[in-house]
Amino acid sequence: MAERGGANICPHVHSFPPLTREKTRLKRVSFTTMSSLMNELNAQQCRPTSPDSETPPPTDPCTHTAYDVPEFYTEVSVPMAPSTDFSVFSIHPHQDMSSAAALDPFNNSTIQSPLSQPTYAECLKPQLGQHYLLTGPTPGPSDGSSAAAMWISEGTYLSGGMVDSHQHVVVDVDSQWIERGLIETSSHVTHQVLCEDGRGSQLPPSQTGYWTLVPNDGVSAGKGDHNIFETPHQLQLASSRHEGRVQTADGRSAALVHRAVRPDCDFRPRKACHCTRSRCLKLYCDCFSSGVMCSSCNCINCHNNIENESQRREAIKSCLGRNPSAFRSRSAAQKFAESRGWHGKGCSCRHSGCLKKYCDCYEANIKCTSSCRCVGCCNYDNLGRAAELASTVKVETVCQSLLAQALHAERRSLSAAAAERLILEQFGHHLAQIVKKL
DNA sequence: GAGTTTGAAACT
DNA sequence: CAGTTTCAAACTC
Repeated sequence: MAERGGANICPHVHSFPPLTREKTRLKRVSFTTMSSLMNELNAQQCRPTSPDSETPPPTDPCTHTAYDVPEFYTEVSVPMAPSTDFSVFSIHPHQDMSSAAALDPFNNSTIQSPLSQPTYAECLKPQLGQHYLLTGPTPGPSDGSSAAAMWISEGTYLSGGMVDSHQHVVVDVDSQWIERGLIETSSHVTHQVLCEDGRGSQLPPSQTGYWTLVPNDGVSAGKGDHNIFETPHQLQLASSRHEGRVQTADGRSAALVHRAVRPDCDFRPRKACHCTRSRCLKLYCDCFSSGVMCSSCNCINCHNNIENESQRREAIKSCLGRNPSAFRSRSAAQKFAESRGWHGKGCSCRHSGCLKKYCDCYEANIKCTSSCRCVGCCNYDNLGRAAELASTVKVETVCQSLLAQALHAERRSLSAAAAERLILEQFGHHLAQIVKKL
């Protein structure tokens, strides 16, 4: 392994197993507190995972305060199919949540396939050269100790990472992965990903580890304005060949990454909208809220298109002003949140029992949680099943049975209390049958 | 296909 | 923050 790290980085931060194209399952760990999460993360960061790692053990491997780099942990799930999605979760223990670079920790971000239409988030931060933020700048959990972000490059999948306190994008870059990515995505990209050092020499294949992607535009870097959007059309015009410097955390090496954008495809399955009054510039519009322009929709007076870029941009800014996570996938967010014991936004259903598609949770195939404010919810484990079973039981049969008990009590001239008990016992019997089927 | 219901978004 | 209105999708007939 090539020399890297330097004095300002924990060498073990680099010692994750190489990213492969084999499907790996996301490691999901339940943490009761964020502190335990951080402890665990730190322990994992400092735990060499590769027996043949050439990285020497640090003097104090778990004292990250000794290194002037953000602590960083990433979970990666890479599907085997080259053009499908993969997800990266990142936890940043010391993210400054007060900065504009605070990113969405709940987002189970997905890097779309090369055939996907860039979403708003992908079009964020165009001044970062080839790297597009996939997630919105959303405040993190209450303790403000973590944040995550996804970045897309080459219209494919270069890396996942996050913004550090210096507005640099910290990503894990595995050259072997990149090489494989190049091979497998070469039909989708028009420019190759090149990894070079600062003098133009190509980095050796063994140069794996974590890198800091430095914004190509040094002026705009660090301003933290994530509410800048570009349309796919703009990207297509402006980015046929953009460059961004990639340097290692020690700042001694750099890589040039060129990208290509494929703006005219839409990967995510989405129904055509039928908006009539919102101009498709409000979150009522499914296309708009999904982060894509209308295409082949049945909307009237649509402004969610290239021809109305300025208005569209203003609308996006307005939505993000009201809610920084407005364009976040709720289902993905909640799944990720639940995987870590957090809770998402939740629904507020009152009349649907959370068993119809009016309910966000139900539509996303998610069980309601304590974070929901729904009334009469049937969309949670067991009860929903019970309701389903109960609906299949012939209510009439049960009523007849109870009535028979009442008549029986009357014939025997039982007291009211005894009759009531008889009926209740029969009712309990039916309930027991339902419970037994659960 | 028209009308109604529903819950989120937007507004006050 | 709460109440109301607007909106578009889901649903019913």
